[in-house]
Amino acid sequence: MVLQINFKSGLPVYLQIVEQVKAAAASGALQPGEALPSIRPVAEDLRVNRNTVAKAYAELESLGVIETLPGKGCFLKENHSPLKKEVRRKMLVEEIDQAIVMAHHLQVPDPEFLVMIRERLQAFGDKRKANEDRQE
Amino acid sequence: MVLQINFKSGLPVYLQIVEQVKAAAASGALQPGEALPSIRPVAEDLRVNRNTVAKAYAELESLGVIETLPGKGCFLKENHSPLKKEVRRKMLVEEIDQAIVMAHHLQVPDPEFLVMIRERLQAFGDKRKANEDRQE
Amino acid sequence: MVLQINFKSGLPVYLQIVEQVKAAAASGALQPGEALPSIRPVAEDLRVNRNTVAKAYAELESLGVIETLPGKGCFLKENHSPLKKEVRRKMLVEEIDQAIVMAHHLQVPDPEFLVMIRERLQAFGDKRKANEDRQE
Amino acid sequence: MVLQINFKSGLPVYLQIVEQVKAAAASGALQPGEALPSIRPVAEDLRVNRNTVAKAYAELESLGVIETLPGKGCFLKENHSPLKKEVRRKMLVEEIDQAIVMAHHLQVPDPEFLVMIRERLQAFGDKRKANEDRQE
DNA sequence: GTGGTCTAGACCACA
DNA sequence: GTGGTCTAGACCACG
Repeated sequence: MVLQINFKSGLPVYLQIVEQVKAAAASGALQPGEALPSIRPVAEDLRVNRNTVAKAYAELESLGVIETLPGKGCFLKENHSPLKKEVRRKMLVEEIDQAIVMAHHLQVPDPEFLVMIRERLQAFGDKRKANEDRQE
Repeated sequence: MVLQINFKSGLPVYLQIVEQVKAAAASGALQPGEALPSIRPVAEDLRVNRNTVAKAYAELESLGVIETLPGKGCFLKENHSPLKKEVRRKMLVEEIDQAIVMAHHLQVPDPEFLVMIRERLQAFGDKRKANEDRQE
Repeated sequence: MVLQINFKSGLPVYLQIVEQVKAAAASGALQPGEALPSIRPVAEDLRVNRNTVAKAYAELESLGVIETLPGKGCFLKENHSPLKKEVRRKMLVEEIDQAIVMAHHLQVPDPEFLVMIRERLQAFGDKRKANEDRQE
Repeated sequence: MVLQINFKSGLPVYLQIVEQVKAAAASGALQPGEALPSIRPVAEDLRVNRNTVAKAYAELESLGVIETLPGKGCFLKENHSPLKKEVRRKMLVEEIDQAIVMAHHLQVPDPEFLVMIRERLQAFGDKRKANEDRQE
């Protein structure tokens, strides 16, 4: 579980942490029930205030992605993603639209755009597989 | 020059505008010397305050991408050359990866993801066509 | 009636014009019934947009300091200052307080402050007298 | 370090703050290395938004008058030397002249003007004394 | 109509 | 608690 912050991206640091934990959970890099690194080392690692990491974890808990057992630590929930299919679909559509707008601004034609997407899906699939092998 | 912003991404609106203008300039969709849409219409279109758009344009000016003549408008700088294909590709890959991560997090399988993308491309194509018809 | 604008003072240009006309009226440099210079030459002189001068004159008219006879020009009112004595006193107190605050910040002791004021009153009295002599 | 602003002067509030801090620094009333009052209390005191005070302090920093340490506070720069008496006198004369012009415009005769000034000096003296007593 | 500035409110990162 | 940033609304100067 390696986190990395881009201080120049404009996205609030605590949200960058939230997004990365969600992504790690989605990609299988973080397994259900697995413990997240605790706040203090993460803060030191990222050169960030402990409050900021705490805020990210609190946000993740309120989203239902992790659960905090006081005195034990934070763990990825066994069965997260409590959102209805329609809502999830809408969230995804927004991300897709953003990529399409960028493709349009960069004048990438649709067929080439689709090829790029397949390439990236392939790359992610390989990475996920490698993670699973590592865990066995 | 169609701008689109995502209010839930957490990325400041003015930076989203900056990125999209840079992308349009990078691809040549916006030609050197060409006028950007003026601040008020853009603000109205995006349902955002005029100052937010003004801040984006000010940032673009300080980056040397555009030039602003008070009382006249904002124009893409003459010496601004479109970026190489490789750089543009990299910009797009970042957006694509973001969508893929979201899809995985939401447990949308790859084939369904691809279908959604085709649907959105179709929707954008229709919208663009409608705009063109309106202009005739 | 010589106007002068300080573009760096931060005070809006139209208000600077208003203040100077009021001061000229107060000092006797501008006599009741006398014509103000018309908008166009003033604007050229000050390197300022005609709208800005027009706005200043409109403000002066609404304050009751001048009156505009369309097609003739603008004239200092015969009997302006329609404000009640209490209100006028309050306006003056604010200006006085500002000078006192500055004196305090500059650590000028009260007696020296009073001496400076008498000197300036003397200087203004001389100037006013000179203007009256000029008019005879 | 008592600040006082005039909401009707038309001069931007943040510039009024800048001027008063510069005056205090010029006279030595504010010592090099000394902390300025922090943003929130000043804003509350002046009944002004925090951002307005923050903007004044930012301007003072860019002028090299103060130095700001985020999370710590704002401090008068060490190498800041008080101005010569002549310069300070000139700053004060400008304020005095403004009050005199206002008095003439309001047709307040010089003797009454001087009486008013003595009254205000008295009022400020009393206020200052009250503050000192409160601090003991 | 154009862009620019001042003030305000809410949120962020840090100590 | 500290200062900093993003968005908003109203006003200013100019054409």
